[in-house]
Amino acid sequence: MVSIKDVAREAGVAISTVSKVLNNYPNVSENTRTKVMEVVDRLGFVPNAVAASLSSKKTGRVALLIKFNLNTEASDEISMQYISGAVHRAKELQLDVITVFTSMIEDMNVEEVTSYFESQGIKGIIVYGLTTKDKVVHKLIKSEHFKMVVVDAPMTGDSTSCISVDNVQAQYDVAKKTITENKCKKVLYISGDENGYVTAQRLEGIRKLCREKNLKLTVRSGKFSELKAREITMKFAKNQDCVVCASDLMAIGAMKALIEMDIFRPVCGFDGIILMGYVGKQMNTVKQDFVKISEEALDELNRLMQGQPGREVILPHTLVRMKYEDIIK
Amino acid sequence: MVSIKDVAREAGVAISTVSKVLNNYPNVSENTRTKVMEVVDRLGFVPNAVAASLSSKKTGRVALLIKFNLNTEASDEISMQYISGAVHRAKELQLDVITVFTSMIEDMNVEEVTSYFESQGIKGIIVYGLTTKDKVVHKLIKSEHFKMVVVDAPMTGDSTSCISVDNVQAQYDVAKKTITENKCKKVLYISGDENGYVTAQRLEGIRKLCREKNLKLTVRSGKFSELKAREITMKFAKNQDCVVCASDLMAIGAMKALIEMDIFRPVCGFDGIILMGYVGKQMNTVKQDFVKISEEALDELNRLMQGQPGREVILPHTLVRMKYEDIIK
DNA sequence: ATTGGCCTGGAAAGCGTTTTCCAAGCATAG
DNA sequence: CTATGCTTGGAAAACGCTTTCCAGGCCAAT
Repeated sequence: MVSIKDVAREAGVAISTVSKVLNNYPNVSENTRTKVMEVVDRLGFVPNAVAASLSSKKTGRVALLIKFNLNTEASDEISMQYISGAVHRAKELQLDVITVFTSMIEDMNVEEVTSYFESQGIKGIIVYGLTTKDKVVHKLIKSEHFKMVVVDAPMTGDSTSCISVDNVQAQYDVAKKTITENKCKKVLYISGDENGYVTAQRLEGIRKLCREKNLKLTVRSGKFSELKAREITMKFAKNQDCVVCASDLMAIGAMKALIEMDIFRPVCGFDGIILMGYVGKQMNTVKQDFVKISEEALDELNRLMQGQPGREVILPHTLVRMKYEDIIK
Repeated sequence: MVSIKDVAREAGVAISTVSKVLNNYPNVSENTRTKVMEVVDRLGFVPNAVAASLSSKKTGRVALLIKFNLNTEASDEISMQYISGAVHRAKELQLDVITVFTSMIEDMNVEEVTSYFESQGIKGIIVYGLTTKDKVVHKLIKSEHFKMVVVDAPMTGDSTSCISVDNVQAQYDVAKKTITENKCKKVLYISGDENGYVTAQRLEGIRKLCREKNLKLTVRSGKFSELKAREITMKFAKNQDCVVCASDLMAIGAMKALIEMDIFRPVCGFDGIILMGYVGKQMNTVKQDFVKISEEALDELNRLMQGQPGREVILPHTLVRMKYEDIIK
């Protein structure tokens, strides 16, 4: 393996000079620069990132901490989009990402987790799908030991930013559209898991709407579970005018229940997952661009790692009516 | 940050001794070992993996090279399962994985790709979804520069293993079941993309079956596209007894076409994706355990990195009839 | 002619490990 | 009591880079 030493010898300059050329330091003449670069190309030199980061104490490594459970119905579509966005942006920012599932660290204590990330040279972490029950991750955020970006949970600090759509407004918007289109008076709202941070926000959105429009609101917790939403719908939908769900997956559960009961009620969801296009019916939903969110999260992490302070980032959402034909192009 | 030097000083031993304790070298007495470990715990020492790998020239880093295109209908479910399996096993094997999408390297040349991986200290690569058109990746495999495991493509070499289910047999099995159950005589087979390695194998499976059972076989290329499969079904299914598809996604397309045409033909798929449970109909398919496949791929890569020679690994498949109720538990 | 300042490039000290090689200590055998 | 071999622990080089500091050369200003 050709090292910086070889380049220096071949070019007749000092090691430090080569390093300066490679890192675009100003104090090196155009002459030496081209001379060195010529040798670099000729020898096919590729810098050893491991050595560089040991020496400079800087690494371009960030971790993706993902809530992921293969058995949790079909929701992993969202995780995949998160990963995709992060990986792509990481390449552009010259960072490299490692993927870690929350389940893998949940039985460690903070010290162990910190050591684990630290020994790997990880400087920044993006957290997806945080719930109030993830104690270790909360401690990790509190410790301010790493630069962190939390997706979909309101956490900020010196070295912590958060990023999400405006969940209150989005829930308000999509429900309003559905309710207006169908002239509903009585709303069944199937909310998310009480440990999820977005649950309260979306609930606030629907509450606000019902207050304003003077609608009767019934709330039941579907825990982001398709099956639970199905049960709730079976039980309560008959006396309601529509079913507003805090996630698409629950909307699918609700819809299946309605079909089974053979009654019609408008349903609306939240997320805009592709799966919606496969269930045979169309409905209003909030389209979140998970790829974009993840890209922005990486940008934000990058900002943090440059020393900028933490802040809150709100991304736009759109309302869509998801149809099979739209999705398969 | 506490280093090995601090531990050595505190324990009153040499740096090398600490290192030996940490790496379980034999030539250190039980006495010193416990003494050192006590200090390690007390100081909360965590070894710097970057320094270790610079020194030892070993890294525990492997890359996942994934064919992934967000716009390609809903097929990313499989990628997510691959990633999940790899990440989990990597943790157990004390490796760390970085995820790379094929699209990110396809416009580089081999040298650039090699440099890219090399500079990152990557020693092993797992390739998912290789097609004959991925020239760069082929060159990468040929170069034998990295230890590689190729999923679903028959490539072996000194430092290359491959892993997959027995595609010929699996296609044979699932089609046989469907055809027997429905007493079919004329089979429409919608095959995969001609650039995919599994396409030929699955085709061989259906050919073998039709030869043996003396069935009339019509083959059309669906290119693993749901839409294409839909079109083909529209066009040819009327005169056939059943539709055998080389993937679930195509089976879904075929099924939708049949519903639209309002005729019944048994359909069977291949892969066993969760999405199948959401389309409202059930059908026979080959269940591939993508998580398991990926875990095995990592084990195999680990073997390779220990110096074992490349080989071919065949994993078992199962036949299932996918139903909504089965999937959501 | 001397001084001062700027520009360029080199020497060398790390960064935190691993690993080789060697020395000291000790026990056993002759 | 010496020779031999084994066990244990330490010294030091090496891994490939970054970065600080310094020296020499040059030019302009005094």
